[in-house]
Amino acid sequence: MGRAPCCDKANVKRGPWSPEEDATLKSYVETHGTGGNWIALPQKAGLKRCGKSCRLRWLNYLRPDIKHGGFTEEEDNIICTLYSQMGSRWSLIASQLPGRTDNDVKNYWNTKLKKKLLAGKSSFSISKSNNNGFGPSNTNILTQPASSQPCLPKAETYNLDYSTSQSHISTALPVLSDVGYGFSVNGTQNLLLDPVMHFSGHLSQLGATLENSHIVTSSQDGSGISDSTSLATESKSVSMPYNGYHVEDTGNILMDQFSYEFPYEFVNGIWSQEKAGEVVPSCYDSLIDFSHADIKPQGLNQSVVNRYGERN
DNA sequence: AATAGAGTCAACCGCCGTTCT
DNA sequence: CAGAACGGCGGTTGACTCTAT
Repeated sequence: MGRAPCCDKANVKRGPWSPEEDATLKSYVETHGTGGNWIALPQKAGLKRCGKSCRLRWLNYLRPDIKHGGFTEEEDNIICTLYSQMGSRWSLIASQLPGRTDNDVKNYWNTKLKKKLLAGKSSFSISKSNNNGFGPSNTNILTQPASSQPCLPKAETYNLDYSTSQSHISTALPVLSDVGYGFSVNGTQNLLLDPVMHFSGHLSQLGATLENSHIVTSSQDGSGISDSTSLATESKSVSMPYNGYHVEDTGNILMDQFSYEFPYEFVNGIWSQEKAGEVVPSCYDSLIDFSHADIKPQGLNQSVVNRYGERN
């Protein structure tokens, strides 16, 4: 049996909101709140609108903390980064952009950013920030090298044969850490990346260490690299999709001129969308192989984990 | 100046997960 | 426990604006 409609569509006004309606809704919500029931709100407020429509209008336009106006380059970068990791999880992406709504971000992506990327203007490199990469005080987590050229690297995972367990950890780990993704192997130990691990546009060195099932990244100067527990030393097979990687004799992974590029599937998905009219945001899968490690998003509430973390 | 096409974005639609009864 | 009600989400639409011809 189908669900009853949320409102009587014949008796509700549709289309653009008038200033009067905006004022009525704003005034009511500011005075009474939503009461936890959007469906009943329009009647109480004296609006001939569907509750869903009221909710949308409030969330996307009338809320006092909404940021109107163009997106900054910093916001561009965040959106691109998160899209490359999560696909079209607009609400999740928007949650990292104070004052922006999922609708805003979605529209902005569809109308501008995607085209910008396709035009080859968005070959991003990971840059250093002084916090977790988000929030009002953050600096760019990504920067655009002035001379960068579009590049479509094949997204690959490299296999960390750590002890007896096998975990597939993607090359996007650094960025995942910035949005609070952590990893656990065999459900026991966390492989949680340092949330303040940062990269500069032309990074001289990155070290990643494995200590007792923890990946500990060197944040600034690589001094945290441990000879005995370095990522590369522990790895039986490492394939590097990015230019600029070096594997030292000691096995430490070092990079210079590190340039973060979008995974193949990510860019390809956009191309496919352009060609076939459908989105193929499957890069999430390419970034982390959930089947080989117990990987759960961290820093996200459980409902988000339920909704997105186990989608496949 | 008129028109067509492209771009933008607010709003709607329908599905899904959660909560309530 | 089942079904209804609701909130939230991503995809899509269509009205409006801008730009090129």
